[in-house]
Amino acid sequence: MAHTMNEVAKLAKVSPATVSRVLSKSPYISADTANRVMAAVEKLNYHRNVHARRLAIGKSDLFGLVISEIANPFFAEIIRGFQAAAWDRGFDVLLLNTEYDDKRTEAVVQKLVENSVRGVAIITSSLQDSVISTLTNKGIGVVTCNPVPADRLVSTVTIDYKRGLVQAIEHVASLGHRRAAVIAGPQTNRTASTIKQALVEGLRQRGLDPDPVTHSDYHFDAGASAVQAILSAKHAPTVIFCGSDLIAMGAIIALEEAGIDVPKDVSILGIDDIPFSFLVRPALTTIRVPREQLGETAFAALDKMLKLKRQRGAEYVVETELVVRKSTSPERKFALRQKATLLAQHDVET
Amino acid sequence: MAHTMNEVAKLAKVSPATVSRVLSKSPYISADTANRVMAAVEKLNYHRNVHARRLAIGKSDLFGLVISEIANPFFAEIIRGFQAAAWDRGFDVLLLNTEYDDKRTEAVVQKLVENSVRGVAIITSSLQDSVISTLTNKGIGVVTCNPVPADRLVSTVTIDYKRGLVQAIEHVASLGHRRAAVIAGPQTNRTASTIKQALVEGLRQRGLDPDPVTHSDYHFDAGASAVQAILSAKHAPTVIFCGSDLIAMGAIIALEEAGIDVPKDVSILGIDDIPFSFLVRPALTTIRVPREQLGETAFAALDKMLKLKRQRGAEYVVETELVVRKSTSPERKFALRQKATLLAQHDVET
DNA sequence: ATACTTTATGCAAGCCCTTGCAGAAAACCC
DNA sequence: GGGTTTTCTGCAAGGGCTTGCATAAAGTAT
Repeated sequence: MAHTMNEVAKLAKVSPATVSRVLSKSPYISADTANRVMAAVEKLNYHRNVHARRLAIGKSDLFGLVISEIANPFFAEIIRGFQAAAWDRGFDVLLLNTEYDDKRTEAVVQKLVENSVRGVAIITSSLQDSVISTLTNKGIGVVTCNPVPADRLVSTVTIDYKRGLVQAIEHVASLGHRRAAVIAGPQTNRTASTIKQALVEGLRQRGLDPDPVTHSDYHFDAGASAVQAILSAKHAPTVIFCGSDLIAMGAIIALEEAGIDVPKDVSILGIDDIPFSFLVRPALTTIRVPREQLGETAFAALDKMLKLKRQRGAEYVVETELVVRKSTSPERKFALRQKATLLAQHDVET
Repeated sequence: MAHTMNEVAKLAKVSPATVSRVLSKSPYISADTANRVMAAVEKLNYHRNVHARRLAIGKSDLFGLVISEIANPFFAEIIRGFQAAAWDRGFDVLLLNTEYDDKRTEAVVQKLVENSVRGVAIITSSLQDSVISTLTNKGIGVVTCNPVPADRLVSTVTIDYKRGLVQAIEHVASLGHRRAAVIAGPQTNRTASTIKQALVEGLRQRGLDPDPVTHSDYHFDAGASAVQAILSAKHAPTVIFCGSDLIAMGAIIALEEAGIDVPKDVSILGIDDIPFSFLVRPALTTIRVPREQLGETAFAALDKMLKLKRQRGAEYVVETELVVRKSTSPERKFALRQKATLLAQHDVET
């Protein structure tokens, strides 16, 4: 099989202990021995056996990254940021996804513990808070997006939607819009309701009382059906804030199918800035969530926390910002419904 | 720390060896002891230390999955399929991405070896074939998408584009199209040129001589710029085959910006069926590549191969199929350029 | 020159589990 | 009942690395 430390030791005429020390850059090794050892390592193309190493150390150089679904494009860049950061510091990443399944979630935690990962980033709100203590009890650092207080071995990285939201509201207001509607994410989702609340409040403060405020799940069709509700509202809105880009896309399509032009008749805003948001037509005006940065920050948070003597966690925040594209435009004087009617007539004539 | 096998052994009044056997379901253990052991395990909430286990066994229960970029939605579902399959059989996945970087690629191989993964799926054509032997020499199974012959420890899972391509050509022909163009993927990419070749040939056989045949990279803007070339061709095509959905989306947008309607004036077809292909308007007619299945198959191939005494690899194929949506429609009588001209006039009038 | 640090290396005891070998007990055969 | 085979369990030797302790050599202060 592969070479062992003993072989290297023999070749370099030192004890295995010394080889270990050289490789771990421990202090008190003479330049001479270090060179001999490195030469031997070089020559044999030796690499330490990670398993033995982990066993001896009692830790692995693995970090866990827990997400709910890989296929969701929202997570892809988070993974990338996290992984890149981990690699840079010589760590590997064990990617685990819960797929919203409880059994699986349990297994995930199990895996994390078994592999004695040093730290875990939990980027899904579908995990119980209890999981956190299960992990910290084993000395595993945790960073989560959930709004829990920082603690020993617990840090948080939260997304500050406020800033982007404020920008978005300003933007809309400056375009002259007076009637807004909201299609928020699922009511059961923490993040979604936080956003909804901030949004509704912000709009109100700016004198734009949102109505109606509906919900939908995070998927595409849901956005479409929510539009129905809006279309049949008494005061047709001239701008619709959507809880995610996916919802926004669904909404745009539903509106167009109803013969309503975006953004001429109604403006639409999304949240996330997923890679496809500039690919749909009209390109989506949306609030960018810096996902890659979120991943990086999550790792950095873990890394830093674990280096601290007291391993006290901290709270990090990543900022959002408005990205203006083509799905928003100045308010139209025609009310939505009138326009719809006109359009219908026009179609008949054509 | 966590409990050890010894503690379990003591509690169950057996030797650690027996505990190990029970846990590994080796034969020849009496039901009675097995029960006692399991009870003890249960009681202590004991779990074997993977590191020790791996050291003793000399293998890990890890499989590697090497891709080029995580952020590419094309890979997301492959990962998912692979991971799900691995989990089902009790294995973990080490996800590694090369990001097309040579240094990193080297490091990736290193990691794979160090972690003594049992097998690796290499889902990127940017890896040298030499990597394969490096891995197999260490007894690591490899499954790749590259068209290499199956061998000891080497299996392949290739995508059969032919079938989908034939269906697509049939579809287009039956819609009455007579002039086709092709925007293939990057010339340097193996897969892309295979597809291009099959496509061009297939079209010719069906009497549809494609012209022009251009290239572009896999990204969105490239699709757009390739459209320019096509618009200025002498015989304007009535249908454009694109080497990927992303290219197709770029093309659609570029065409629309040029005032050309898809699919009324020109039909467009993509390849991949990425999750967003039904989200753009018009929803994309495309050739579906069963990515999740690809991931699953890749794992299954590895698993099976490694169980064989001779560990001889096999060659697997996943099929593609046409998905008809809205970006294709019957040929229009107007030639593309005439239409463009007409449109321009019309715009002026409006 | 003596006593005390500081630097540099080796010894050997783990880390926790697996598994070949061997012995004991039980089951079977004639 | 003696001899075989089959079933069950334990002993102990690894697997490759880390690290506390001990020792030796070199340097520094007195």
